[in-house]
Amino acid sequence: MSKTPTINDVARTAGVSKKTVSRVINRSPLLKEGTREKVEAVIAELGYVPNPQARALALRRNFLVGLLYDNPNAQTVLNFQEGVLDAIRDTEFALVVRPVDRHSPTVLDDIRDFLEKQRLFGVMILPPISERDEIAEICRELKCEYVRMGSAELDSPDHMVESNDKEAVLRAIDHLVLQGHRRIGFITGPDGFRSARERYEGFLDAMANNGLDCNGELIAKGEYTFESGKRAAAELLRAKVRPTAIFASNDEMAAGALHVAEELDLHVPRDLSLFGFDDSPTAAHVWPPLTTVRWPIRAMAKAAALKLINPPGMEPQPHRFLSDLVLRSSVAPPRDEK
Amino acid sequence: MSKTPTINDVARTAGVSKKTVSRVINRSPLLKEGTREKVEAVIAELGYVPNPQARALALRRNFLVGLLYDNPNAQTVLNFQEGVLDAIRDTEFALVVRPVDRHSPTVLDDIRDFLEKQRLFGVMILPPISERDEIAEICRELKCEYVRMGSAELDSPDHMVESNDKEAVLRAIDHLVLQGHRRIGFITGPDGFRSARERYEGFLDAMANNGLDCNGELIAKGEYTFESGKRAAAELLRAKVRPTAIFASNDEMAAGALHVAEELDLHVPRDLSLFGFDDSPTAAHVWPPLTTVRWPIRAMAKAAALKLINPPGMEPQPHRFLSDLVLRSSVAPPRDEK
DNA sequence: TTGTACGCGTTATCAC
DNA sequence: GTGATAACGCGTACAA
Repeated sequence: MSKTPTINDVARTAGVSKKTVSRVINRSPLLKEGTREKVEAVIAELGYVPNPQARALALRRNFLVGLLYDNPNAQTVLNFQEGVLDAIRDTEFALVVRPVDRHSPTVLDDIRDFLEKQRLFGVMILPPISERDEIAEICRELKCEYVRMGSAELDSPDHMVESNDKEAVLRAIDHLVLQGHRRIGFITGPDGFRSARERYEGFLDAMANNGLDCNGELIAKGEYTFESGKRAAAELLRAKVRPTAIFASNDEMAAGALHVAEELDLHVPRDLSLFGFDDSPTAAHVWPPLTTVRWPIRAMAKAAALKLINPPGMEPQPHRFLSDLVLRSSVAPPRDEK
Repeated sequence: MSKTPTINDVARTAGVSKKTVSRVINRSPLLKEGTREKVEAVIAELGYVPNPQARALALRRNFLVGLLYDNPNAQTVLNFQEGVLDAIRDTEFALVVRPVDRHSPTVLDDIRDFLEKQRLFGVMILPPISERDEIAEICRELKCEYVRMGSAELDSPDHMVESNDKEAVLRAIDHLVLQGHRRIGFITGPDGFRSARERYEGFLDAMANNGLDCNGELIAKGEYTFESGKRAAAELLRAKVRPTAIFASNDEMAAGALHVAEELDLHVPRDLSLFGFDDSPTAAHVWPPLTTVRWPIRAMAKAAALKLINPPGMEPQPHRFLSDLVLRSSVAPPRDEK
């Protein structure tokens, strides 16, 4: 007989009732030790594994957590997945993923559909799509737990894991200033991205704090893409008096800037220092490797997942995370400061 | 009343039986048009969505497909996920992911546990972990459908989507030869990776076909990592008479080779041509951008998923895929050939 | 401490 | 064509 055994089979061969088996599985404290051992022996012998679908039905909740993302950075997403796995390992939860298209006019409907059809226990939402409040609204409507990840406080702490991008950029710019840079260029991210805004504000604050000028000539618009980084860098480097350092709002754009420097025969970091954001694999693989900012993604992911499934006896998870500066060789003191 | 409606609610308010509603949902052909319309109206009105857990229980099968991976290349994994989504979009299937650790002594048990606990309908397995036959064995045991992705024929066609890495490398080396290269170095992948072996064999065959010498001095061992690429390239470039081109078994290693060239003051591609494999984001972002080989991953993923869920009326999916050569500027004719 | 009876939301069987 | 009724595998009241 090759059919997979059910709780009934276990109960029958152990000579107890279903309910008793159920109690063993769910570690009910009120059970005679002898019974428990006997049942456990039978479970092992039969190779019984509870059916999660049946459990889900009876409990009127399931054990799937979702990951909603629309993120250009593959490494970020995968690291997040790993972090979630850290949290749900040895639980009955599984992770279902759902990439969405930010630019589709039907994203919201797609998401609603997904959540409704799958009846997920909860979802984690990655930036930039996490910035849309309508999604949180949908979750609430559908009674689906949610945790958003973002660069700023978008929601109440129990629904957020946040990095503090503004603070990170502040520290990054301070680092450049400490190295002696005074003319620091900035490549923004796209409009409508909260992370882009936070990073930009961090830049403005840092420049102001340090008493440095930052006129329009030092700021160029980017779109978080490699190509836009090239365009923006070319624009910044066209100035009569060039910046000695450029902070790009992500690594892709910093890599683009690197290409432009190469084309202009500017040596990085001797003639131009470059600072990125994200610590993507690209950052480590370009030449010279990029100094950049790293989110503690895996830790954030784990916290997000724990917040979601909230296992008993678990202290509340932090919702705020600080980024690290990853110092590599694309930043050095400026050659000659007038 | 905010409870989500069930099939019973629909049946009651539509004045029909549960079974009829079920028939409407499952598009049974034997239904009077009037009844169908009436029921559909009620479904829309109530906003009824079938409960997948209950369905899964009744049908004794669920609608989850898994993705098992242990892949160093994030972009590959994510592209695969997207491809799978292309296939399951508008079906009731969802994708659950499961990164595993190839080096853990308990991988196989972990995988078995995962499949057993979640009762997946099927799984797709990415290389390199897909190369382990024991996993296929476990799937068969647990009656879990599976499709493996790999660089060679590891299983029967209905359980495989394959790239032909040997063929791809053959074409890549031919391309180098056509450009005039004669001394071509090769950086291998790690032992035990089927992809590494295929690529290596492709190299040997290509060199033989072209009547070129390929002694040990032209071959260096790598581990698919950036650092190992640096080591291997340094070794190759230490030769009295240097290769004019190096084929690295993946992009990470090619990027490492690029760093070494930079350190040795060798200009790429003038003094040294570099060929990678994978078309990872890194390949496009380093300077100069890398000529490389690209798997049609997304198409492969879609085929894999369709093979798995095998929707009715779907012609059989191809199991064999050809890779493309992505020509960028890291390859050029050698400067001077003696 | 353990068992009985029933419900969870769906599909399948087999009558009508 | 349609509808009772019984599964599917597990959890919970409530009783014993």
